[in-house]
Amino acid sequence: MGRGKIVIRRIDNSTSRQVTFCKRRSGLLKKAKELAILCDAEIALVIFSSTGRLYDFASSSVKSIIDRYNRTKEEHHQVLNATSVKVCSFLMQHRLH
Amino acid sequence: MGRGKIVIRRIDNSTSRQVTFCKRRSGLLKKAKELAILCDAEIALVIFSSTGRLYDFASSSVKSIIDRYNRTKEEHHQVLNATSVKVCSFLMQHRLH
DNA sequence: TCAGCTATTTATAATAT
DNA sequence: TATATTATAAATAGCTG
Repeated sequence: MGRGKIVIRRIDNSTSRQVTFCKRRSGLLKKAKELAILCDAEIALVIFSSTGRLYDFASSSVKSIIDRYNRTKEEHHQVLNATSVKVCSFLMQHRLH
Repeated sequence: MGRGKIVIRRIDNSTSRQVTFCKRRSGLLKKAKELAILCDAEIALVIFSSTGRLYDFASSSVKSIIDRYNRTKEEHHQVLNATSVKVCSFLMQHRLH
């Protein structure tokens, strides 16, 4: 979306990298907000610039979304583990008989 | 960006909310990736759909970015606290004299 | 550097299949 | 209900003062 097409690779020139960062960061934050509102989604977005500055957005709070993220990931692990156990016992039974 | 202009408010119709969620989610994830690459930024994006499904992107890993986020926030608190202490002592001195 | 401008590209809302 | 199309809105790359 601009005067020219660009390829997605690190921008070498540090000035234009900074300008692009500023423009696209605000675009990304805006779109995150819009998605959260339009679709009733819970969204957390954390951005560190290459100079270490922090920018963030969260539809509720970053902390609560991170907590939910961790809980969800744990559940996934449990599901995966439960499946693994089943697969393992299946394999073992068929080896042993 | 579409056949018509829309206002940013929760989409009532659940079917079109789902369709919009799907389209905009993929757009948001794409733009997060682009920003990370173009500008050498560290980005974490966590999205929970209204039905509780999790989608995420992280330029490195969500966990490491969350850790960095927490560390950065702690530093901010320390800075704020240090400032508060100074302001308080200034105010107290000027009250006491 | 640094904030506008606009020609283009890109994203997507509505529609069609 | 899911996928593809297309007209249009929105984002933004490079420019300009």
